[in-house]
Amino acid sequence: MSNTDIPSQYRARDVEDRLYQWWEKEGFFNADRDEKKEPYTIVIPPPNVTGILHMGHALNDTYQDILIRYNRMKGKNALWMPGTDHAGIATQNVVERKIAKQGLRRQDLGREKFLEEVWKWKEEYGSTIIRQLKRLGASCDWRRTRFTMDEEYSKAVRYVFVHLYKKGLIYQGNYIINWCPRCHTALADEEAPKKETQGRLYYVKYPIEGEDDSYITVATTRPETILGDTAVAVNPKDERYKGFVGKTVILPIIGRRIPIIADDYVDPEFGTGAVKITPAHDPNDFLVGKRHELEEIVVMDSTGVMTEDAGPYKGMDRFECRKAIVDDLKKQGLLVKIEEHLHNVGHCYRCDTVIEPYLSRQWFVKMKPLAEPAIKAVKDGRIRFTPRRWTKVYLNWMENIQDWCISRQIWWGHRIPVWYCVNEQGERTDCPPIVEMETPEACPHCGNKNLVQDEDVLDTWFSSWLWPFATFYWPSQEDWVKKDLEYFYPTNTLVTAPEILFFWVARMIMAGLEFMGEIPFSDVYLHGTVRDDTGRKMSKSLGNIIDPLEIIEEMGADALRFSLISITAVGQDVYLSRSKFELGRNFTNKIWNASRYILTGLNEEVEDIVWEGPLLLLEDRWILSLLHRLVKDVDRAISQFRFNEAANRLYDFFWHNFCDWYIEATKIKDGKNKEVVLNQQKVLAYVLYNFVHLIHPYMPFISEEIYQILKDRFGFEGETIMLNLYPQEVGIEDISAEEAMETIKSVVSLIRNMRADIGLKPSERPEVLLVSGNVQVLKESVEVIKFLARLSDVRIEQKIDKRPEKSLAGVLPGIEAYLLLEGLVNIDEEIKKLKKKRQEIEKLINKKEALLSNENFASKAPKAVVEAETSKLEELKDAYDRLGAVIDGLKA
RNA sequence: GGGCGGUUAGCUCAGUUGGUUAGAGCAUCUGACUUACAUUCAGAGGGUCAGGGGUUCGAGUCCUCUACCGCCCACCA
Repeated sequence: MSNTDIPSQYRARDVEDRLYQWWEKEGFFNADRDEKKEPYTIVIPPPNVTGILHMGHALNDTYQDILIRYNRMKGKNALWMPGTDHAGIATQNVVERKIAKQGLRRQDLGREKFLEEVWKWKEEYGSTIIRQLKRLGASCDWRRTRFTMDEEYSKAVRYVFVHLYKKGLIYQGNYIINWCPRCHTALADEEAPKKETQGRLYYVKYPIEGEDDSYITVATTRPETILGDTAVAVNPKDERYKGFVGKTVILPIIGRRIPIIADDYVDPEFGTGAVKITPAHDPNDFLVGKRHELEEIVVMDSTGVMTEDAGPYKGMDRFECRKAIVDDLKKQGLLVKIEEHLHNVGHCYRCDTVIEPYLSRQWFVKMKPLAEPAIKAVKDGRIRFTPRRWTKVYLNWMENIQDWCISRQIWWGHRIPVWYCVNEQGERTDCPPIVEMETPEACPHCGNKNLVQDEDVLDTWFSSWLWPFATFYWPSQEDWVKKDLEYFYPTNTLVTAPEILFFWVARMIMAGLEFMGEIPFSDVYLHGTVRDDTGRKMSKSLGNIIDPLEIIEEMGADALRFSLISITAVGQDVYLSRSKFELGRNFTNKIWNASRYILTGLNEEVEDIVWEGPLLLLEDRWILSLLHRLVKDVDRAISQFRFNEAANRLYDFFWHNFCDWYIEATKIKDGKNKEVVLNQQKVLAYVLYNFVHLIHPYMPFISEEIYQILKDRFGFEGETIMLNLYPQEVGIEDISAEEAMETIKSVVSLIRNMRADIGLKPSERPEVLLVSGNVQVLKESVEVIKFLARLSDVRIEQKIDKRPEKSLAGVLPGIEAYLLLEGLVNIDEEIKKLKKKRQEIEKLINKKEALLSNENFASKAPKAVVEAETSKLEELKDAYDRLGAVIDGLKA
């Protein structure tokens, strides 16, 4: 490519599409076992097949892609395992909505036909998010893309179920679930959002058996559940009810005898301090019932209609029944009072019907035995959370873990691998359930071939928790599977949002330890939530979505990625607005233009980027020293997951050091021989070369594009930047050059400052006289000062007797600057300004002197700090004296 | 009720183990077509680091209390 072929405008969209297709085609993302290389593995948190890429994904996947690209360039065999999750309920709902448009319910189609519809939908739309991830630049090994309902993966799920069942860790039991009586389906907790609802609190008297006119009064929001009461509970510490515990009360209306029990669950402050216990219709009462071995009486069926056990109210709707009961209680004089009561009630997220806690038979996993090793793995540091604070959250949850209800009353998912032996009428026989990986031929207990499979499917997370190893075709015993697992497992880093710490992360740790005997990953990086600029979570229903693809379309994936990472502090939520992406867009533009300038300006004689040292100019040594430091800082920041810090270091280096000072300084023509010019061009290309490598994990596209141009020009061997080595030990550390350049920069700034003060136009080029005890540094860089401060000439003196007439003075520690002017300078104004400046310095001097004269400081502070403070004081004093002299000169 | 996070410039936020005169981006103001870039360049203004108390030679940073905002968990029948 010749120099003139570099377009003046960077077209992110075209460049990104072209490069991505090339990368993928060449297989640069692929990672196969390679014993010579150390593996680095990340499993992508599988996005839902229903998903479209939102900002949360963009953030999450950018972090992962940074880690993957960074480690790939560190010479590791970096594998990013992609895939999607079948997301049981969410996906089923999508398809149910779709067929609802044709007026169909899933029951109309039947299980098999409905599932065909879901698969059809999955084939058609399930890969949307994968395509979007590619737009973002995600460098996954797409050949390995897995789906949680792939045949092999499903085998792993069944294997795990059978394994846990045989180990005695899976059991069937009664459990209260969220049930929507209208949709006739179970709902997950997050699908039954609590809404503040105005209700009533009914105070009801329960007569005490064998004692006339003696009652205990309970308060309830749902009087209809009185029919299912099996106890009344009070707090054991409640003095008011001490004598009541152990007595029996007569349940109003139906007259059943139930005990009064004591349980800590009861809050003595609320209501009357006595609670009716309905184990079959309230999750808390259910737990109380378990503790006290109470009967569970179901008085309401799955449609919200009262059952046989509701006695006279049988057949009534639940709310009708509530009215009827309240009337009857009134009639019997048992209703004490009714209070208005605001409380939180679960509502169906689809039809807004009030959720009914419903007792039903479900499958469970016993969690305590699985949790123990998972607690240990975190406690002993084999797994580390970043930020650290999540460790406590994790341990707290794990130590109080409840058994996991894994059955779901939906169709889309892994069907529970349990079969029941049934007779000709379809009724269960006495044989125990048959738990097998594959459909059994006949009942192993009686030989009956009449078997039916459990209707329910498994919770989505029951497949997700196997992701770090099931994606490698575990538990297949094939040789390559075992070798792959041995090589890539455990994975290195898991990047995810804290929302799924319990759902997914904790369970993966348990599954990894249980089935692989090893942790599934060593680091967990938990990032914040993406919010809009008013702090609300981004969601479709709020209409506050910023679509990452729109940003990519407008500004490019690099701009999106860099902006996101740059503004997101470790583990903090990020508040987004469209304008925040301009940061990355502008930076992309800056990188492009600087590169274009460097590349188009290269002399034909420049054949490589290795300068012939020693470098003569201060600015050369300076920028190379900064580059050296940058590499160290970026490396450290990324390895500590401080992604924003690394991004900001890169930004600051490139823009405010390299472009603002170094590139500008290389434009100077005066006083440079050809050797110096050529060397500077090499330094420019060398810094650019290393910079694009450093930024590649953040901005994969523009860095590759520039690298390709550099490669064409210099003939580098690396085919693609993404497989080149990450810079290490580049540049040259030179502290004295850094210090000297700081002096030069502050001289230039001082002069620019003085110019702005008096409104000097950029086209005007005055002369400057610099006075300093140490003229060496200034003399070396006289051309830099002249050029960058836009001066006609710079004179440097060690000492002067009298300040130049018609001049404007400025002072830095160790240096006086006189801007020589023909025009008039307002002397009074000048004196005022300088005096003010001098006063500020005086304050600082006083502060420093007080500090240094404090004996405690001298004796207790580290030597280096004392020394630094002392020399700082010297500088301040020098500036103070010089200002004094300048002011005196003006007055004279 | 329990736990966690936040409170730093007009806005959005950085600030590693306590150590120069607390930084950036945006916004505002002034000036500039200086031949890579106006998605730019030069410059300016703007902060008692939420408040009280403590530890320390030294606190935005550590401890403690308070206030407000937000999140998570458990939720009062």
